[in-house]
Amino acid sequence: MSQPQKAFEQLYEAYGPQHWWPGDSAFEIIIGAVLTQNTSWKNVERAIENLRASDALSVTAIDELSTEELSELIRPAGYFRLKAKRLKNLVTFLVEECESSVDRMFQSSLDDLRERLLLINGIGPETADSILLYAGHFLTFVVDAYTARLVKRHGWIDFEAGYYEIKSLFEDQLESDVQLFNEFHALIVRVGKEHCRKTPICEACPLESLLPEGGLMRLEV
DNA sequence: GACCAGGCACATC
DNA sequence: GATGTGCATGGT
Repeated sequence: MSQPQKAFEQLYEAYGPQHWWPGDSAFEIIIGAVLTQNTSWKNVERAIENLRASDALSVTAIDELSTEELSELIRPAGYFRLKAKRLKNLVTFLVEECESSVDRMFQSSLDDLRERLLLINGIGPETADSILLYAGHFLTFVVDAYTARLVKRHGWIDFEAGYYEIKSLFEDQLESDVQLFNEFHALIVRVGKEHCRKTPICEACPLESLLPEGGLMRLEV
């Protein structure tokens, strides 16, 4: 069995299902994917609650808000001027290319939609994959900072590896199952928060038995 | 008060 | 192509 598959089974055994992505609609998940860029989820929740309270969790509602109004609502999520522009860019894409419909957007193929999302200013690889996997239920693995730390520190991949090499490591070695990809990324974030921050805490980590001989590799991640 | 959080774009070399 | 920097709030 591959290391990633073993890791998944141990994490799932330890933590159980994570019920990701939190959110009441695909659009809310999409908004959250942008708001959580380099930001704790707790702050994102406050921003989303502001949007909900203003009845602004829809394509048309955000389209009709000014960037300044939007930025005030999402202020708790940090980088609020920047993220207001990014949300506007995304909503403009939905309006102009998807008939203002999230369902219509997800009627594209995975590869085609991924490319088009990456053309939007403010949507990078992780945000695109989060949208595709968690809102669109496409088979694509999400790589975040915790994922990179995990695979590099455990010696599963070279320290110089980039986003796509890490993504392929998982996609090539796991069963092709959207629900597996969904749970695995969420479980990596869970174990990352508890054990794999900038300074690792390997004691009592569910993945302790998968550590390389002699412990972790170097920590420059 | 420093450090960190479920990134990304852009400038500069 | 690689490396550095700005973006900002809220918790520890």
